[in-house]
Amino acid sequence: MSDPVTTFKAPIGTHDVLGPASAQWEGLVATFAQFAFRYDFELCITPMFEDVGVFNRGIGEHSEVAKKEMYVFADRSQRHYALRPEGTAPVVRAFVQHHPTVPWKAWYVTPAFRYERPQAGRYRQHHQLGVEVLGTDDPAVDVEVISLAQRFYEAIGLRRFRLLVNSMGHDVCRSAYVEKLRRHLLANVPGLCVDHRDVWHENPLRVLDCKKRSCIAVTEQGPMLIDHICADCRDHFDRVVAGLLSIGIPSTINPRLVRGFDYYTRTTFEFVSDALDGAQNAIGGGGRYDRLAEQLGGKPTSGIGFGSGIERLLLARDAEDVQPRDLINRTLDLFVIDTTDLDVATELVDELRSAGFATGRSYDRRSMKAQMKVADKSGARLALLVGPLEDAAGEVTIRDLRSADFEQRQRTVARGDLALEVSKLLND
RNA sequence: GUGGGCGUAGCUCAGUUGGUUAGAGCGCCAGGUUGUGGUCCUGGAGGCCGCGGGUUCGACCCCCGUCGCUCACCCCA
Repeated sequence: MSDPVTTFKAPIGTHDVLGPASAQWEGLVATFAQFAFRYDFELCITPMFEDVGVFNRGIGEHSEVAKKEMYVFADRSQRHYALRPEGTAPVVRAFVQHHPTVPWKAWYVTPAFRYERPQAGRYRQHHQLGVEVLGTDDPAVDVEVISLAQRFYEAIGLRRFRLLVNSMGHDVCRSAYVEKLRRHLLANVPGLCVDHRDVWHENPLRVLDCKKRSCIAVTEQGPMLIDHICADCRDHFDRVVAGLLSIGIPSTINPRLVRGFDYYTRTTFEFVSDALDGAQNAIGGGGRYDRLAEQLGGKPTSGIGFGSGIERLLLARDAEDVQPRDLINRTLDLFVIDTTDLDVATELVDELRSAGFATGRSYDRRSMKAQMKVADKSGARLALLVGPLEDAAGEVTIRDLRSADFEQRQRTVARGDLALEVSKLLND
């Protein structure tokens, strides 16, 4: 017996995607790319890892993700890098580095890495589709970004989801509010949940997001950010909500909506699926980040974007029992069956594929019966049979695999007429 | 980081109070005469029973550890 060989598995919290699930992925990404194009966004590809400073911007970084969930490492030259935990900061870093003309509208598809315990809908490597717009604070662009998400979700078949919106104000009005909140919390520390009783002062806003009854009891007596933002921020927010309404997108104001990254200003939003359980029900979210470009060393530049988790979208679609209608056609046109000893199939499939047909074949010189079975399972519409007889006559037999009466639907054509005959049959 | 559940063929799972060659369904492969797919029939391949240690005459089964999966808290996509 041979010695045992070490086997490997995908790392904890990661997963491989093979067919048929990968076809769903292809469909989602292709649909998103199409929407991005429709909304006039360009693709932006940035590195999988960045200087840790891109995600952990000095003092005042309160994001849980940046604090304790990043994959950080030193390379061979002791440069400190982090695997990207999210999509926005790298795109903004690229904006600052290359200063494209504004408004700059970019979309991306990327893995994101977070070191946390995996569970349903949560992975150490998940994948996000998203967009960013830099260089304008026009509420119309907030509406555009949100509507892109909304229409995309609709296009992939989701129905049971809701849009939650809130405004974080800008630095001045938010800090004034945080002071008010701080005073309120200080006066009610004993009422907070065990988790927040000791750490509430590090980031008072997080307490608003706490789902514990005790914290909710305290905060609902206190001030809400949306009621304390300045007139400009309030006006901006109202125009976003009105803009959404004008194109038929309903939104619910959720004053407790506090997103996980500290760079948000003004508009923040989240799409939640009612088909998923509460813990991991966010299928997408984002907001405005009018100070981020500055924090990354650029000129003050407004920005807004959103990210959506591919895994979450697929879970939500599953949970909604959406018809598995194909977003992308994965059906073969033809399957070539070759029983000659000459490997005619190699020439045939090349000819057919060059002519634009999705064509499969079998290998290893299997029996005709075996090849027919494979052809059937492939889902191909037509089978092309070449045996010694056809080959000698310069012909090919075309058989319709989808026809119910499989005794009859078969005929032989000259090889020169093949492409023409095939396209005729496929267009029937 | 904390806690619960679970690890047996490619997949979904059985496995009797610990007892000798570990099973099923699906999938895969090959046949059911002379070149033809959906059903059916027959046969076959494929398992360090997650890994390591312990108890025992004997362990898939009991005990300990470990790794992994999964679910929840937390956090988020």
